[in-house]
Amino acid sequence: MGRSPCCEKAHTNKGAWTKEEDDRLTAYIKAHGEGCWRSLPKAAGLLRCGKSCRLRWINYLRPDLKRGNFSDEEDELIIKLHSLLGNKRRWSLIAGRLPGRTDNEIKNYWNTHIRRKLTSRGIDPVTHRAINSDHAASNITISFETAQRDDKGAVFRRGAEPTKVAAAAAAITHVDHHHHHRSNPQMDWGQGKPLKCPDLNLDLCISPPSHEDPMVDTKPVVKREAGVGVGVVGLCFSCSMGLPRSVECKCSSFMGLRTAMLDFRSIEMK
DNA sequence: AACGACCCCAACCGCAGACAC
DNA sequence: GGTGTCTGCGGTTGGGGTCGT
Repeated sequence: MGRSPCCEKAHTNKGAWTKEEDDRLTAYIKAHGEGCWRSLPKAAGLLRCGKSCRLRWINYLRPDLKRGNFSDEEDELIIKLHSLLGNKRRWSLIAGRLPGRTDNEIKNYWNTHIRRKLTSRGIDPVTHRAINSDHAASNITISFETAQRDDKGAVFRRGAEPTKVAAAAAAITHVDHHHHHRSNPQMDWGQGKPLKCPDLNLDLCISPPSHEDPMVDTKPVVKREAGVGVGVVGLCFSCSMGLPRSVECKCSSFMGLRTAMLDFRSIEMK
């Protein structure tokens, strides 16, 4: 399409940022907001391209960033989300679910830690299926059926009693309490921006098993209505990763297939 | 101490979608 | 609808740090 370069490369610095550059960028954004990245470097007196400034701010200088090691819960959440999301906006969507973490950080963490961790567990990090195991491939079943939201934003399944499902939905809050936009299905998690992904609108929830609840069946329903779908997939973590069933595993079975406990709702696809 | 191998992560690059005109 | 520009994303790279020999 013949795009012009994003900046005048001949007069820009590259490589590691200096403390002075960081200070200039931080001071400028604190005073003027993020605004137009293209014009920001010049306005801030930086010999950097706009993209570089944006990246430095988002991945390193932003005040709300959480530094330090990932917790086990964050690990597992990343793995689960990674297994559910396609390539498109994968890292940014995961980052939206992990307040204080950036897509770049999660991507790096995936490539350096989790990939190896899964491989050592005998799990293919790309397909999330057990390596050299023919049974695991059929274990993860993702199903779709329609969803509804009440006026407070709570998700419930069509045909299920809202209060019952609300109880099940309450279980997702170990993830949800971190972010602030549950009530608006159009908001991008954790970033307060409209979610514009054209072919996938995820409001994704993780829940512990709700086997006690007869209203929340975990049978693999292969039904999808136009526009909106809810996947209620009920695998425990071990099962969802294709690992052998543990003693504690209470995943239900249907026609020999285990169903997943990952409970993702309001997935819209084109 | 010196060297190479490996690891980690900040930063870059190119692409695609969104948007303005 | 077409075109150009900007932004945001995923994939990749490269340099510094760490570890093992």
